[in-house]
Amino acid sequence: MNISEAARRSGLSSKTIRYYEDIGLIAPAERGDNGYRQYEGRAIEELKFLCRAREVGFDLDECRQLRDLHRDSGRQSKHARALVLEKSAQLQQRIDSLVAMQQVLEEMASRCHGDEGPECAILDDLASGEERLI
Amino acid sequence: MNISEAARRSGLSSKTIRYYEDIGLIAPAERGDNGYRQYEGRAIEELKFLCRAREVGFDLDECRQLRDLHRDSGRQSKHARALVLEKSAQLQQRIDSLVAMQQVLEEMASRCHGDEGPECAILDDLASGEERLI
DNA sequence: TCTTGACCTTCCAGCGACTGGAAGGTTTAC
DNA sequence: GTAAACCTTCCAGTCGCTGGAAGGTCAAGA
Repeated sequence: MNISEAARRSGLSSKTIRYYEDIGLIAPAERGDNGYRQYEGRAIEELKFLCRAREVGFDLDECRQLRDLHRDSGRQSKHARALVLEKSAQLQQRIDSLVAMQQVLEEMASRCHGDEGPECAILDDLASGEERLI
Repeated sequence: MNISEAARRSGLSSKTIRYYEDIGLIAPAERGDNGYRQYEGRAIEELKFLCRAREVGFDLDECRQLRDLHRDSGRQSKHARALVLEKSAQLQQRIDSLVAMQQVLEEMASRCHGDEGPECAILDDLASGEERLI
């Protein structure tokens, strides 16, 4: 199967698959007589694996570690678990930060008339020298 | 005051201040006889304004719009309010997505023994062809 | 057979928002 | 005198792709 079909089945784009090959995240694909990349079962599974790992927030270096664990029959599941828990904690931090930002925005919006006049609590807030909580 | 003191007072880094000048987000700073950038009251306030706008999630283009509104005495507060509400909605989307990712991770971790053995629900999950919710 | 369009290839540039570092000038303190 | 701590400009790198150019290949229809 050609790259665009592999893309469709894995959830990645053709560009992304070539990129992953470039950076060594996946093995160089087999090539047909015409030089086109060819994919089948095993390779598609690896692509799906990477797509899913990316979807839940792992960066490419972490994907590489997960891929290595996946390939290693002598692995220890605690290593995968540690990666997942660390990533979860990172996501929690990011979520907390975004929630705090959003609360500030909502509070600003609630105090702004939002009319045709120039008086604006939002711009005043941004311009004020008050210490912020975030 | 030199750039590092301006950085300290505004919350930005010296590098970032020079970068903002490069891209025209702030006016070129005055220069002393030695060629050093000089900052005082007005300029520091602009830097603080930008730092705060960045802190609550606005990108540089949006910061530019907010800065323009801030400078414009004939502005209409509804424009600032619209920017804030749109950004808040964007943050909400991002938060929802991160929360969904985190839930998947937590669920994976809860089913993984996390021991010295190779059997691992996390790697199985990532490798499985099941459709995901996210 | 010709042509059209949809594939595929490689390679290079760009995104956003900085950050690091080199190479060199200036100031300050001892 | 000299060392440390500033400052300057400029260029390259980060991350994870994505867009686009320039060109080769393939399948279907007139």
